[in-house]
Amino acid sequence: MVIPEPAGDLDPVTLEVDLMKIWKDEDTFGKSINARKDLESPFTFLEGPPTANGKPGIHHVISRLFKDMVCRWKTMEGHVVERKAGWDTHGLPVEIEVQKQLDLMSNEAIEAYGMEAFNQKCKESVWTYEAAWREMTERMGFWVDMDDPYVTLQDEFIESAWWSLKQMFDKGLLFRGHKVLPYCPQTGTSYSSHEVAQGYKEVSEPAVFVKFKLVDDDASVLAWTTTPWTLPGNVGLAVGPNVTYVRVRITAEPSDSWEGRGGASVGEELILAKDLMGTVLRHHVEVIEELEGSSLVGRSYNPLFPGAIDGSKNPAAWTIVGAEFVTTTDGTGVVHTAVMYGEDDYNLGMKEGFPAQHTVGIDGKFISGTHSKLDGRYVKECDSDIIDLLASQTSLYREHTYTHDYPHCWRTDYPLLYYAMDSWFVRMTAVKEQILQYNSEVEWAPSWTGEKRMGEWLSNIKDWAISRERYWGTPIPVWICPDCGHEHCIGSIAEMEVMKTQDSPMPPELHRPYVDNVKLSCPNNGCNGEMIREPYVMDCWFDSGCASFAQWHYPFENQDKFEGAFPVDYICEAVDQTRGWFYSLLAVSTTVFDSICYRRCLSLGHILDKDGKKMSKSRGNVVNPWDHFNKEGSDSIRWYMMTQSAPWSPTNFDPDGVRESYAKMFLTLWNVHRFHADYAALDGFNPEDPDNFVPVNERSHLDRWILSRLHTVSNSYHDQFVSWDFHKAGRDLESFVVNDLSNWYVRRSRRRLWDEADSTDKRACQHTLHEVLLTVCRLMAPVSPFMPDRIHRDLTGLSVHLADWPVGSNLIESSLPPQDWILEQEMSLVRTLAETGRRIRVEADRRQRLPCRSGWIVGGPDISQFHKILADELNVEILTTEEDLERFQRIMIEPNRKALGKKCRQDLPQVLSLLSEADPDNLLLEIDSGICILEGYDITMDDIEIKRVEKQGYAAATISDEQIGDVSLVLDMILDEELLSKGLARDIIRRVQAKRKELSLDVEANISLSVWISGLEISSKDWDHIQSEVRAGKATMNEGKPVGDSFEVDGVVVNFIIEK
RNA sequence: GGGCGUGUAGCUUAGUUUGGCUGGAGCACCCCGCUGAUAACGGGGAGGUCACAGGUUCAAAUCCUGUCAUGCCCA
Repeated sequence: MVIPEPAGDLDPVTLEVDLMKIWKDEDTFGKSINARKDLESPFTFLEGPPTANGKPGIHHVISRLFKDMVCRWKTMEGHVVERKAGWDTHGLPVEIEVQKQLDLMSNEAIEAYGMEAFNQKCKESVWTYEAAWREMTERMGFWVDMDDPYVTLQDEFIESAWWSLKQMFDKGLLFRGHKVLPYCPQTGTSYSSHEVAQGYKEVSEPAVFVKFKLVDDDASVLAWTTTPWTLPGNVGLAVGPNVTYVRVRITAEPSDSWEGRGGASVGEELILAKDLMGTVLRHHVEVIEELEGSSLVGRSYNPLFPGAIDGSKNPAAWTIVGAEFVTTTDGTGVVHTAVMYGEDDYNLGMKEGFPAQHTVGIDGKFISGTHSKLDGRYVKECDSDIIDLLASQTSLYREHTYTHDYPHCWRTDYPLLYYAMDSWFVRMTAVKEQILQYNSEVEWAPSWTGEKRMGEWLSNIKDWAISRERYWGTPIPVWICPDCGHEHCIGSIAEMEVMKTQDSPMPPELHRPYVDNVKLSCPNNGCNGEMIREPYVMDCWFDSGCASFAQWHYPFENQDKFEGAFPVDYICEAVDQTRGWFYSLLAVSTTVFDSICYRRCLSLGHILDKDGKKMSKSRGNVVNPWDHFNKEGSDSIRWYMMTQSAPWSPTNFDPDGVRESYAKMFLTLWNVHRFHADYAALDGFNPEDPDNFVPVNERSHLDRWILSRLHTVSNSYHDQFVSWDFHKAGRDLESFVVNDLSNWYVRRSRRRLWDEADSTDKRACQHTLHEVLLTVCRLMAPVSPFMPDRIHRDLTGLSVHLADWPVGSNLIESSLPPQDWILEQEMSLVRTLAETGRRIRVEADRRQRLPCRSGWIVGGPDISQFHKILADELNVEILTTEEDLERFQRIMIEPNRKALGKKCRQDLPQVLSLLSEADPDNLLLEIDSGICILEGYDITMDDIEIKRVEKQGYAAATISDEQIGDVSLVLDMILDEELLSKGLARDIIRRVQAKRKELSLDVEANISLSVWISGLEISSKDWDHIQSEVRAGKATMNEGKPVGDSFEVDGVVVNFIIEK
C-alpha cells in the first residue's frame, strides 16, 4: 500500500542527484534489462565509441540523449536492450597529442624516444578525460554499461579486427598499392586534410613551361608545372580529348622583354591548347594546324631525364593520353604527369599503365640514379638546377614566378610534398553493387542521409586505404616473405603463435613495436624465408567499423551474443559520421559478412551556438553542459534537446530554451504531482484499495475527458516516436501537460479535492490524477528519466524504468484508459467558449469577477452537460441553449477561396467583389435554391462559408469550427444590485486569499476577518459565502473605524484586516 | 570547386511533401484580466520584404531557376 507523501518544493538538481544514487544502489539499469529477459525479444544497440582524449561537450549530450532515449523506450516496450559502452582509443589525434606533450616533432624523434615508450604514453593519454566522460554520462542519465566497455586497444578487440581483415584477405579484397598524401619528409609524416588546412601559406615559386619533344616528329608538346622537382618523375602527358590544340611555328625572335632562362628558335614547332596561345607564348608564331586532343592521344615523346625511371615494362610510358580533368583555365592545356606525386596523376597512371616508380625517397631527397646532379639532394633545393638542366638541353620554353597558397607542415613550416605512400587497400570497388543494395535496406532517419548523402558517396566508391605509417594503432596483420614475396594475413593470436619463428617472442600485447618483432616462417613450399610484418597500423575508422563483432571478441568468444545481435537494430550519431562510422560499419559488414550492419540509423544535426555558428574553443562559444546540469537539471536539457527541433536539423543552442523547458514542462508537472500528492496524503488516499476504487464509467465528464485525451495523446506520441518525429511528440505531450492537465483539468478539479468529506467524486478525481500522472511519467521516462521516476516512485513505490510502455507493443498490453472522441470534441468547444467569454468581457469592458445574469449558447452540439463548468468559467448565473439565432445575430457570407479559385480562375477577383457587395440574406436564399450565378459562375454552398455576427445590445462572439460549424456565445450585460454584491464578494475573497498567502498562512488555518464597505450593500448570502471561502471563524462587517488594507472597485471602497 | 542539409517576428520554431481564407505558436516586450495557480494562466497589442532575385500560376513561405549566408562531408 502506497499513500503518497506530500511532494514539497522542487529542487531539480537535488532530485536528480538523489536519484542517481538510488539507481546506483539498487542497480535500476541492470534490473530494467533483466526484467525483460523472459520475453526473449532483444533490441540491439551499438554505441559509436567516442575518444576519451577530448573533453565532452554539449554536442555529446545530444547524441547520447537520442541513443539513450530509444534504448529506454524499447526497454519499456518489453525488449531486452543491452548497452555496452565503447572507447575509440587509436589514431592520429592521440599521437599528435602525445607528440605535442613530449615535443617529438618527427618520426625520427619518436623512434629516438622509443616506440614502446611512445605507445605507452599514447595508451595513457587516451584515458585523460575518461572520468569527465563518465561523470557527464552518469549525470545526464545515459544508461550504458561503462564498467565493461569495449576498447579498441584491447587485444581481444584487435584480434577480432585481425580476423575480419583476414576474411577480406582470403576473399582477395586486400591489396597493396599507393595513396598520394600530403607528406612532410622532415617529420616523416603524412597529414590529414584537417592538419593540411592549418598550414596553408602564400608562396612564390618558380613555374616552368617545358618542351616535350615528340618521337618521329619535329614538334614539341608544351606543358606547365609549378613543381619542377616532379619533372624527373614525368612518365606521361595528359590532354583533354575535346580540347582544341594548335601546332605553331616560331616566326621571329621574341622582344627584349624576355625574362629568365629558356627560349625557342625560329622555325621551331610547338603544340599547345588554342585558347592559351596568347598567355603562354612570347614569340610571334604562325598556326600550322588545329587539332583535337584526341588526335594527339597515343603519340610518344622523349623522356626529359632518361634513366630516371625504367619504363621498359610499360608501353604507355612517355606517351600522350586523354583525361577528362584537363582544362584550359591555366597552364598550356597539357598536364605533365608524374605518377607518384599527385592524386590525379596516380589515378591516371593506374588507368593508363604508366610505371609507378619513385624518383624521390621517403626522406624527400632524389633517389640515386635520377640524375647525377640531383641524386641525394632535397627536392625543393633543386628547382633552379632542374631548370638549368632543362635549359641546357633546350627543353625549357620559359620560366616565371608563380604565387599561390600551398600547404606547409604546421610543425616544421616546410612545404608538404604530395607523395605516393605505400598503402594497403580494401577493394571496395569490387563490392559496390552489394554495398549500394545494403545501404538501401537501412531505415535512415532522415531518409536523405541514406539515399542522397551516403548513396551519392557510395555510387562513386573508391578503394579504402586502410594502412597508416604510424605507431599507435591496430597493427596490420600482414607479413611478407623477403625471399619469395609471399604474403600472409594473420587472423588470430593462435595462428601467429603457430606460424612464428622459434626465435620470435610472443608479443605481450598486439601493438607495435612488439608485433613488429614477430617473424613468421614462410609457408610457401620450399621457401625457408622469415616473413616480416608490414610496418603499418590500420586506419582507426577500421577499428570502429569492426565494433559490431569486435565488441564481443567474435568469433573467438560470445558467438551467441554476436549472432543474436547482428545486424544491430539501432545506431545513432551526428551526420558527420556518414562517411565516417556509418560508412566503415557498412563497408566492414559488406566485405566480411555480406550483410547490412544496422537496421536503423538516426543521423543527428549538429549543435551550433545561438547565432548558428559552429561551437569551437577558439570562438569561445562552447557551452558547458554542467552549466545546465547544475541549474535546470538533465531532464530539462534533454527535454529541450528533443523538442527544440527535428533530430536531424541543426540546432542553435539557446540557454533560455532550457530554462523554458524547465519552467513550463517540469515545474508544471511537478506542481500537478504536488497538488495530487498533497491532498492524497491528507486524505490517506490509497489507489490500490479496491473498496475505494471508482470505475472510469462512473467518473465525471471531466475525468473521462482527461483520460480520453491521455489516450489520444499517448497514441500520437507513440506514432511520432515510430516515425522519428520525437520533436513533435514532445511538443504535443508538453501541450497536454500544461494546457489540458494543469490549466484545465487541475484548475477545474481544485474544488473537488478541497472538500474535506469523503466522496465518490473526490476519489474519482484522485484516481484519475493518479492514473494520468503515471501514464505521463511513463511516456516521458525515456526522454527525461529523472522527475518521472521520482513521481512514479512517490505514487507507486516502483521505478518508472521498470514499468511498461503505456501504449503497449507486440510484447506487452496497452494500459491506456478508454477513449471518447465525442467527449473530447465537446470539451474542446467548452474551452474555446470559456476563452471566448473572456474576450467578450474585455471587449464589453465587463470585469471577470462581476457576474452576468444570463448567457446563451447558440448552435453547435449539445454541451448542456458542461453548462455548470462553463457557467462557472464565464461567471454567469444562468447559461442556456438558444435556438433562435436571429434574436442575437445576423449572418455574413465569406468566400471559400479554394473552391471558388478552382471554379473561376482569373475571374476570381470580380466574383469576390460581387460577393462582398451582395446582401447576405438574399444571397443565401439564392444559393440555397440553386439560382445564384455571379459572372456566369454557378455559386453553391461549397463556395461560401456562413459567419454570424451579433446584433447590437448583446455582448457576443462567434467561433467557427470545421467540424461543428459556427457557435455563438452571447452574454447579458444588464447590471443589478444582486450582481454587484456577488461581484464585490468575489473581489473581497480574492483580496483576502492573497493576503492569507502573503502571510504564509496554512491552507487549513482559520482567521478572524473584519471588513468595511462604503458605497454598496452586500447581501447576507454573499457575506456568508465570503466567510466560508476564506475560512473566517469570526467575522465583522462595518464595525468601528475602517483599518487595514483597502482597495476600490467600481467606485466602492473596501477595507479589511485579517488576524490568525 | 562538388555533394547534402539549413535560412520564416529580437530569440526558438509550425506550416513547405499535396500552392488557396488574415503565415500559426512559445519566450521576451507593452496593456488588461484572472489566481490559495507555479518561474503558472487568460484576453489584447506591437513585432514578418517567409534570406535575396527571377520565373510558372487567377493565386507562391510552399513549385522551378539562379544568388547569398550558414553547417557537414568531399576535393
